[in-house]
This record gives sequence, C-alpha cells and structure tokens, in this order.
Amino acid sequence: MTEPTRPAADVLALLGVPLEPLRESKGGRTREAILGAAVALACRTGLGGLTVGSLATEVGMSKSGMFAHFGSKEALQLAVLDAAALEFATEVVLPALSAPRGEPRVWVLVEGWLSCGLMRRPGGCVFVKSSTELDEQPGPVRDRLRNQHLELGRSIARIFAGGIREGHFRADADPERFAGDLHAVMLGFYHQHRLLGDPRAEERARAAVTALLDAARPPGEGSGVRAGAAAEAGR
Amino acid sequence: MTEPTRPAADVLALLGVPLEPLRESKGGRTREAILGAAVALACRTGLGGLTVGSLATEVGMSKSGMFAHFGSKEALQLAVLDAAALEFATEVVLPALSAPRGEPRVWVLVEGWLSCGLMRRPGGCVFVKSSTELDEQPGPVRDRLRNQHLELGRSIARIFAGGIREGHFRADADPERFAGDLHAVMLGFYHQHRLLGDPRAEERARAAVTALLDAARPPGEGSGVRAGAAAEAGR
DNA sequence: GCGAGAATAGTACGACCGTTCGCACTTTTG
DNA sequence: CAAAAGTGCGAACGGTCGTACTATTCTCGC
Repeated sequence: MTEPTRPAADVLALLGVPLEPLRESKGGRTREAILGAAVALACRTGLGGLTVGSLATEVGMSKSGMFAHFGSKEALQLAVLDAAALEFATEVVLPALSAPRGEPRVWVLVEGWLSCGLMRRPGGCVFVKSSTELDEQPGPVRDRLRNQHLELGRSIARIFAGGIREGHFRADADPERFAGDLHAVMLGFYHQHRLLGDPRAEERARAAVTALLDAARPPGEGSGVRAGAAAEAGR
Repeated sequence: MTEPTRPAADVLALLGVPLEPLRESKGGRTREAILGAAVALACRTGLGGLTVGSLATEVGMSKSGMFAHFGSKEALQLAVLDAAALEFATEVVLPALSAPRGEPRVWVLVEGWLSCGLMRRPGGCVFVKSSTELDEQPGPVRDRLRNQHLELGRSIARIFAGGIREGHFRADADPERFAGDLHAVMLGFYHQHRLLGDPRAEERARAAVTALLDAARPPGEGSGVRAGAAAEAGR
C-alpha cells in the first residue's frame, strides 16, 4: 500500500472530513503511524476497547509517548474517527464520485463499500462497532460519529439524486430514504458476513441493492445497467 | 410489569431458548433478579462492558455475591444472553406465532420487534450491541450469540414460508433471503433511531418492510392487508 | 428449634486502566 | 552554534477490573 496522495481539499471538505495541518516534521510522521495502528486496533476492539497501553505496545512505544501526541484518550478517539473517515472517503466515496453520474455511480459506491467490508483488515469496521457502542452514551465522540454518519447519508442521497436527474430513477423517488435503505443493506451484509459467516452475504447484498434500484426505476424500464465495467474502471 | 407466565416448553425449545430448572428457592429468586438487572445493564454497556462491580452495586450486593451465583464473568454473559433471548422470544416471536398465518403474522412480528426497539429500556438492544462487539472474537459467548441469531433467522424464514403456503407470497420467493432482508431493515431502523435520532426511522422501517412484501407478492395483486387489527389483537 | 447447607459479606490479590510528572534526548529555529 | 521547542521514556498515582479465599449470616427440612 503506497502512501495515498491526499485528494483535493474541497472535495474532502464536502465529505465532512476535517483536514489537520498535516505537518511533515518527525512528530507528524509518527503521529500518522500511531493513528494507522490505532485505526486498525479500533477495528478489532471498538473505540471504547481501544486502550492506550495496547496501542503503545502495538506501535512499540511507551504509554506516556502516546500522551505526547494526543492529550487524552478522548482526543485519541476523535483522531481515530477522523482518520477512519478520511480512509473511507478516499477509498469508497471518492472513486464513486469520479464514475459516470447516475446508476453506475451508485454501483461503484456499493462495490467499493462491499469490498471495504469484505477483504479489509481483520476485525471489521470502526464505524459499525462504535455506532452500537456509543449510540446512547453522550459526549463529543458520539457527536462526531453522528455527524460523520449524517454526512455520509447526505453524500449517498446526493449520488442517488444525480441518478434522478439523469433519468435513471423516478422523479418522485426519495434520495434520503434510499440512503437509509442502502445503509441498512450494508449493515445487514456486515452482520451476515462477520457474525454469521454466511458466504452468500455478498451476493445477497447485491440482490438487495438491485431490488432497491428496481423499485426506484421509472415504470416500464427493465433492470438497468449493472455497470460491471464502470465498477472495475472506478478503482 | 407483571411476572410473565412461562410459555409452553416445546414452543420455547423450538426457538432455541434453553430453560434452566427455574428453582423457586431464595437463591433462585435472587438469581433471577440479578439476571434482570444484568440484562438491563448489558443493554446500556454491551456484554463486554458489563462489569461485575457495577452489576453488584446495581442490585445492592457485593461482588463476591455475584460469583456465588455465576462462577465467572463468562458464565454470567451466557446467562444474560439466554435471559434476553427468553424475553425476546416471549415478547416478540411468540405473539406472532399466535397470529393468523401468512402476512398478518409477519406484521405482528415486525410491530413487536419495532416497539421492542422503540419504547424499550434505555440503552438499546443487547443483541445488536454484542453482535458488533463479539463478531470476530471467538469463544463460547460468541458461539451462543451466533446460534441465537441463526435460530431467529430460521424462525423468520418459517413465518415467511407460512405466507407462501397461504398464497400471500410467491411460491418462488426465498424465505431465507427474506429473513436476512428483514433483519437488515431492523438493523437500519435501530441505527437511525438510536444513533441518529431520526424520528422518521419507524415509519421508514414500515415502508421498507412493505416494499419487501410487495416484491414477494404474487404478480397482479395489490398491496396486501396491512393487518392493523391483527397487530393489535396479537399482544 | 436445631443443625446442615446454602447465601452473602469481607478482604485481598495481581493486572491493567487513564493520567501525570520529571527527565533525557533530538530536532528545529534564531 | 546556542537556545528553544519538540519528542519520548520510566516511574508512579489512584481506580477498577475479574477472581480467589475465608468468614458470617440466613433458610429450611427435620
């Protein structure tokens, strides 16, 4: 995995990803390294289960060294959320935004999301894990996670609305509802894949999305382009 | 909340709920009381966040008193899972099983499930929380949770299959796929309701289930009975 | 009403938690 | 090149974790 070049700032801002100064000093680099390990660790244990001690041993530093970079555990959790959001935005949302508008763009998003959940690092997804952890335990971390989810929902709705303008979907279709439905499909996929270990989870998720899109299609049109080529070209 | 009478043993066994001897001695009663508090606590903190100390203060006993009833934390977690499954089975699944077969039975299940997620004790659902906690951390607790989820899926599939036999749904509809799709809708509902606090979550979940059922209906039939009366009579 | 055994309290333990502080070492800056 | 700032370590703190052992209190069949 090569060092990913940072996408254009305005696009990221559109996705609600805050971009800290990105200092290129010594400390800035190790901070980045710590964050990478922290995201991977949080994927396995959740944001609450992410302990300073385990993170320190993971990166081969002392606990106190962590506090030199992040003042508190809460600040570390916030930084982890932002780093994970940056990753998700660059690897899933941005490729979709550079695909042709309308249904192909939806499919690139779905395929990127699926492969993110499938072949990803062990432990799963920070966002899914911390969503259920924090859902009723108020505080800055919960608020940040909530805002990120809302922003993701808005992005999905925008992508779907583009499909309406292209004529791929009915004019009276509800983009927000589609965003919620798609998110539900992905949650179900995650659950079936991770906990139940069902090998048909991926195929079923695609079928569910297809059903969602079919229901949103203008009357009298068959199943639309599955956009396999577009999905491949998008990454 | 009155003491719920225990349902017929064979029905519970069908749902995969183990039924321990249910001793009526002093210790048996306090064990039941502890389990009730433990389930409520686990709903707020998850199975992993459920600590022996906090549970002890919650029920007004000492930590060592807990270990007299449950030998270890793991045994406590297993007991909590079983108690929660018993609750879910009696309050959601069983009422559905006594509703008229077919689509009305599906709707009683959905309504019970929704109200379970809505007006329930603070903190949410143990199963959702522990699903994401344990999904990749092997052990007896994870196995039990997995089996409970599989059993729930089978129950949903059976209920849907009954709708096929009644002629409410297409003969070539896939009950297992419906079970997965319904679960996904409920997960999405939970997420929208708990984390995002969206007041439209409930209405959207009903719309999603309606879409699921419409897609499964035999061709040439309009939207089926919404079964409002049946849903009310079922509880 | 008494004695056996269950039920619960008390205490102690080692491990790890998040956090702080003081001190070395290195990098950047003037 | 010296000073200032940044970077990381080691030790220690008060707490809480799960668990073990030993007492004490209570219940209940006889």
